[in-house]
Amino acid sequence: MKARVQKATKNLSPKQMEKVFAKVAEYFTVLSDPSRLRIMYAVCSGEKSVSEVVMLCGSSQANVSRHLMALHKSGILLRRKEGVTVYYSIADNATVDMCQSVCAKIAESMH
Amino acid sequence: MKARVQKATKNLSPKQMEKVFAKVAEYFTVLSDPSRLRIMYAVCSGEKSVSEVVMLCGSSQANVSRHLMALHKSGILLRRKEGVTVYYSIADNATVDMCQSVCAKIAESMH
DNA sequence: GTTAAATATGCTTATATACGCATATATACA
DNA sequence: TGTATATATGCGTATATAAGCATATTTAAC
Repeated sequence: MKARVQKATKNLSPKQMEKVFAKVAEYFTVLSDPSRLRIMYAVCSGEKSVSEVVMLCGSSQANVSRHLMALHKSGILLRRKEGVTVYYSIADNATVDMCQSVCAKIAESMH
Repeated sequence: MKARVQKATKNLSPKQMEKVFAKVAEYFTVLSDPSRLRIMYAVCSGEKSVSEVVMLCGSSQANVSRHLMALHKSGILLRRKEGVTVYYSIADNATVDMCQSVCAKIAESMH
């Protein structure tokens, strides 16, 4: 597992590394907002419609819609339309696991 | 391990969760910049002085100093002063492992 | 076709922050 | 004390983006 991680970036040129860093930075940017983390927390317990997330998170419909879209465009959430309702769900368990680990570490450090 | 992660956030009040989300967002914010990721990549192979990182990364001394300081203040890097030289090193292997996993995933998806 | 409900988006404002530039601070050494 | 080296920081500018508000778009039901 760790070897596989090393391998993936080991033989990249500096230019390719720059692209990777740019992409990774974008990825972390998506996760660097409390509202989006709250939304992730709502969705990670199961597929939710936009309005369900609005009710669970308490921000405006416009905001939630935009954040869900951002999470979808970055590949973190799946998007499924059924009639007039749009459902979002976790596309990538690795991201959820990562967020939970970070949350746990920080929650522990707050005691 | 997973159970421990669940446990850490399971019984938090909404208010406490908000604090956790805010902290986690800050943490990801630190990692959401290509320059800082480049710096992390330089430092993760071993302790480096500011000027060494400047040479390795090619940005200005002022910028590197500021980014290193930001990484230190967030707890990701250690800081050690020896005479007029300041050395930074990894404080938190979990963060490096996480960054490497994300880098690997993204590098693979770029093929 | 009209209306209503769910979602998305254009626009503005406020805030954060990355960078460049100059300069301040700290330490070692002559 | 004066000088050189390493690092940090104040300041201005440019850019990104979160949120509020209004409105557009999409779909279903009448």
